[in-house]
Amino acid sequence: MVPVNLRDVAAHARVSLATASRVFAGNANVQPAIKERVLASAEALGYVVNGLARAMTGRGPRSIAFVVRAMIGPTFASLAAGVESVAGKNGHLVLMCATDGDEQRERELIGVLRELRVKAVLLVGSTETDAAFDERAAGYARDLAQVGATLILCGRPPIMGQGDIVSVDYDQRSGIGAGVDELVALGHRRIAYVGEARGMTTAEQRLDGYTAALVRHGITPDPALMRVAANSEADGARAVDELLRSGVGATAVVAMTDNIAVGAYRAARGQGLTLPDDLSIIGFDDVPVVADLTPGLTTVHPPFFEVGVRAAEIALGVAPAADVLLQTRFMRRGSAAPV
Amino acid sequence: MVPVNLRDVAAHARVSLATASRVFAGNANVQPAIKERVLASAEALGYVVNGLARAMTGRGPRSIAFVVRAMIGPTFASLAAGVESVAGKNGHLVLMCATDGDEQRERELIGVLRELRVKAVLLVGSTETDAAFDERAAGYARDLAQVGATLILCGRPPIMGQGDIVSVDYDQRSGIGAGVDELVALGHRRIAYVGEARGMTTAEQRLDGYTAALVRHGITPDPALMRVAANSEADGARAVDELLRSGVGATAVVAMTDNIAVGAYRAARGQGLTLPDDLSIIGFDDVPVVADLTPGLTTVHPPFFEVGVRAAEIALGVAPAADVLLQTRFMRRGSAAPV
DNA sequence: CTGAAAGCGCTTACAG
DNA sequence: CTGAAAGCGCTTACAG
Repeated sequence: MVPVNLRDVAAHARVSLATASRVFAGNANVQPAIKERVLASAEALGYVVNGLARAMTGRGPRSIAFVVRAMIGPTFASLAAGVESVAGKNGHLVLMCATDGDEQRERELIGVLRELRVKAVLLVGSTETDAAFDERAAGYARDLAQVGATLILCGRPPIMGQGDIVSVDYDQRSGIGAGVDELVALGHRRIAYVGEARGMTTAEQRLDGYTAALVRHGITPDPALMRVAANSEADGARAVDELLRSGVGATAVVAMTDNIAVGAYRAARGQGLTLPDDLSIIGFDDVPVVADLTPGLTTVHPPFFEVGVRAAEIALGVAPAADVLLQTRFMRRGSAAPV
Repeated sequence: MVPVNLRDVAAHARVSLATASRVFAGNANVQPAIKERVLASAEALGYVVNGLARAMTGRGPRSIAFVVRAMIGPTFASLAAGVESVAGKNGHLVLMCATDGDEQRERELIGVLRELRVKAVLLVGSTETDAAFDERAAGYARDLAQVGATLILCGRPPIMGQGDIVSVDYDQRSGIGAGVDELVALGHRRIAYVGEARGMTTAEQRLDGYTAALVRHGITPDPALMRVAANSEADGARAVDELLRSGVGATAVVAMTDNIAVGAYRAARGQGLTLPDDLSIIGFDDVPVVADLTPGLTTVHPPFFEVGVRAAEIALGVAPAADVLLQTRFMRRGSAAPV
């Protein structure tokens, strides 16, 4: 591995550095014969353009960064695939970073991404709903703008009063609403909700979607029917177990996520209930395999891949930098039955 | 966004370019007072180190690339998370690329990654088993070596006769073997296998693991019990449906993947069978939710995250560049019963 | 500890 | 179409 540079190639081909550069930069103004000679020299010498140097001079595509809390869950893979598909098609690379929910790591990441002159950073997934986050994000956006990069929020709503930070989101509220509609249509009135406590955008949106839908149907939200559970089967099971034992008369549960819904199956069965007759359950996320539970889980399918696609298009300037709100798809299966 | 460079900062702080550079390069040899002055100037001017320029001079961490067929399935997310966790911890970034199984795209990708002077490219997942792939990989390894980069295979065995290309893999053969062992212990002899046809390493390894285990137990593999199915629920269901109707007397099926196993549940139920009494089913991959099927799927858990970790460690030179073969974990649940 | 200078590898006006 | 030269933004011996 002898490092060979353009100068070496030029010398070997007996042309100037400029001419050699032109053949690799794809500049048309080079005589075919000379071009061949340069290419041959490059081949002979084992020359590989230095993309870093090229990038430094402002040429070459800038990468786009995907920053997520954890590379896990339904959101991650599909959304990333969506981003990669358009980035790849346009000749850009995507950098994948995880913050583990660590604020300092997040800051550092934005810092190095900025130094690397990425074209955009996609901040993916649910975030804190507090003002502290909003300010942090505004700061990131400013810092990035300083080097000509954009901050794009994915899978969470726009930040109020920050019209310049674009958001590509899916309608979680109406997604949950569709689930409530279904249950109401089946005659349910005592519809419980089990999900994470407020504090993060996704938890907030889904919970709000639930209460809003209830109100829309003239049902007063009952705090006794709203249970907090972490996003896991185990905690979902725990919460639903308690809900069922509490005697509040829930005939259906809207789970914030499929994970929690699966926990609900387990808890209900643990108490000897028959599904869906004794309890209707609706999930959210439409992760693989839930269609094959017994009964198949009725849930909401979020357009994660599409969110990734749209965000990447905005990142690359292929699409206008305007907020996007995509629709979810209601997946009717067997877990919601007439009351 | 006025581009400001180190020279501007140096001028503003009234020090030489060299001194300014030293404070950002983390060089200790700068008087605290001067250092402060430079930092203050940088702040005032809104200076952001150009990581591209730094990278070009050979400083700065080189990224590591993750190249996969599709950003999907059980392998992808966990493995990527493993890679990212060690890369992040060591200050390296990870580039995420998908080939979509397109050979030309794969080549191009290796090409740009090479130009970008990545430290290593992790070729992730099952690959063709033919000589053409082996040669292609050898070519990639050579091309990458030319710029000081390494090719690392992840989730597939080492290439015969290419001792210099490291592989980080998990033992798929013994993983499937554990499933067969379990079934034999439960009294099964007519054990079917449903999975992809030969041609890709994973299909090959799992199928071989099945026949090897059978032989080990003194059971002669019966071609009538070996069915081809694509890696999907739908095709798994189709294949198992045919298997069952064929009257070959299978009492158990070892599925190449959980996807196929889930299809097997569907097919068996479609024929009125009771699980697991009428048919034992064992999967592979241990994807989410399968534990909550009825009955819970007995399957094999591959250490994808760990594969990612080990590969990244080798990529970064934290671990020696030697082949790694990780063990799987057998997950005994309810889908395999005595015959 | 600090600076002047050369260098990293490429690109791009500017003149022919 | 081709070349000499300046430049991109940083780093690092080499002398103080």
